[in-house]
Amino acid sequence: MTFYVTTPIYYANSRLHIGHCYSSLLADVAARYHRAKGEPVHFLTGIDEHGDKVARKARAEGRTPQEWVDELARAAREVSGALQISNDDFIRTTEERHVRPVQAIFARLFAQGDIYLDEYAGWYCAHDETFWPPSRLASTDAPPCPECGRPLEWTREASYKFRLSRYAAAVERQLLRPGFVVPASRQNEMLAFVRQGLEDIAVSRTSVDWGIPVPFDPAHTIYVWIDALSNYITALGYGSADDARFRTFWPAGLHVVGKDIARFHMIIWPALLLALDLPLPQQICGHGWLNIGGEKMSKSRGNAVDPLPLIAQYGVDAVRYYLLTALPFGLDGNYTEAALIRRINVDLANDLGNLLSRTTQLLVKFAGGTVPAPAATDGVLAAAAGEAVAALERRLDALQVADALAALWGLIGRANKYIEEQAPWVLARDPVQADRLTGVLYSLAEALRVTAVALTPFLVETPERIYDQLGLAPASVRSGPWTEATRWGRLAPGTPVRRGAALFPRLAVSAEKN
RNA sequence: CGCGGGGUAGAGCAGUCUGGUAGCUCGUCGGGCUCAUAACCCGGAGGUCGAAGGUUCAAAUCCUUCCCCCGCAACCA
Repeated sequence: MTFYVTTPIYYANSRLHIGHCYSSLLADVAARYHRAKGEPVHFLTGIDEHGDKVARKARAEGRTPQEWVDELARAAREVSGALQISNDDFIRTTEERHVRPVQAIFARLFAQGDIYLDEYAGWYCAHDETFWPPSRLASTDAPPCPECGRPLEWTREASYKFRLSRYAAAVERQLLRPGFVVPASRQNEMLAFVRQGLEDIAVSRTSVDWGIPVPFDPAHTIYVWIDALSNYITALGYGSADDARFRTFWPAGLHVVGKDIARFHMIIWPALLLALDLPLPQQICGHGWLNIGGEKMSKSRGNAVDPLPLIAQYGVDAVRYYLLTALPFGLDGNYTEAALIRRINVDLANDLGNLLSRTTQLLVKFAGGTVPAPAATDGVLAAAAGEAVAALERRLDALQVADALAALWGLIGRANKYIEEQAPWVLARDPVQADRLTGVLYSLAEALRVTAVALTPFLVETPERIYDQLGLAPASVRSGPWTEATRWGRLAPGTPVRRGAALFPRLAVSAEKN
């Protein structure tokens, strides 16, 4: 059983903001989780470099399109690196390995009659070089451009079209498959859309140069649908001499996309795959947006939040944790720096960091600085850990990352309470309670070890730091797949504790950031 | 009557399918503890569950009507 997971290929007309990062993180958590379970995983991300907007943006920046996308690719990789996204590959749509198969796909669809030459007509702004859909226009009679206000012209352009209409029924059947589209609300949205009927879509442009030429008609450039969506298979070598990876990993286990591009992935992409006679992805997740002040985050609004300074200031795991918990499953969330700081202080510092701090100190004071052999345990934390891991798995299987983390924090909360209930400092005064004391201390250390293992899909530095303070070589706690590593009782007695710096120091809350 | 999502304590959410004392996190107030990162544990206050009507012994939950917010409405990744 292999697992292929993808992020969207981000559009190369601006740098990535934390909304893009959410998509990448969701995919990254899925990738790390499946790897931990011992499955062969392939994780793809990348950028979409073609299109008129990219070309115009490059011109505005005084660059050639290629120079511009080279820079954007570098920037995107920098963000992925800073977030420690564990992708195995990074595709750029200008790469030869993508261009050739896309042309082959286009030619094949044309040859089998799924693509035909027609024309595209609509209201066109010569200044912005953009067709505007009716929904964006104030009127249907000589409307002004929504962007620049200049009068629009009704324009016709020769265009190849894909027979999307032919696949409406087949796509609807796929959409009905439980789990194909999550969350369920998104599935309903897509079904409603398909049921009003599908029109054929334009898949080429003559007015755009920066893109892949139609192989048998170079006056046309292949438009975004076939170019961008195909990246998920071209990156695996589909249509090339070496398609071993494609045969191993397709169909994808999961495509992660934002709700803005959900329809393209949940309707057009399945139709294209059906036309190519290829199996469909197992699951497509259309998550919500990370808004800012209730508004969509975007470069053009000037409210986009750059992840790099945040990571530099707060650390990669704090940013990862915050973003992963910022969106309720399927809904939008709201970004504020105050909320980020609150999550760091409350969840990471007070709950988790402080639990480690007090546990290691208890071990130092009352167990000579080593994990004791558990003479007797009451099983309280063992049971809590088992439940927490089970709940976490259930929710992670459903991609509910925020809920999965909440389940794990249930264990952390239980452990903090357990210290209070057991009061080891009281037990330590009474020699008769010595066995009970060792049981309590062992339980706490082991609960933290299980927590660290369970955090590995989500956080990248924290698990190691917890192992380190518990005196564990990583191999000794991870010497097996997920199910082994999360099992209670693997912590070997006698390991020396190394009390270290606070995992997450509390941050001063500055008034202006409220 | 275009389609969909949402309106539950100061904030963010669960509960609605399968009616039965309104719950969680944060914040706030008070208490406890001293192992700990002024952290942790316990308790309190705070909600006529958007509005009105209906069904029922009983409605956040079912039915009807209405109001408000947010998306989508196809070539915006």
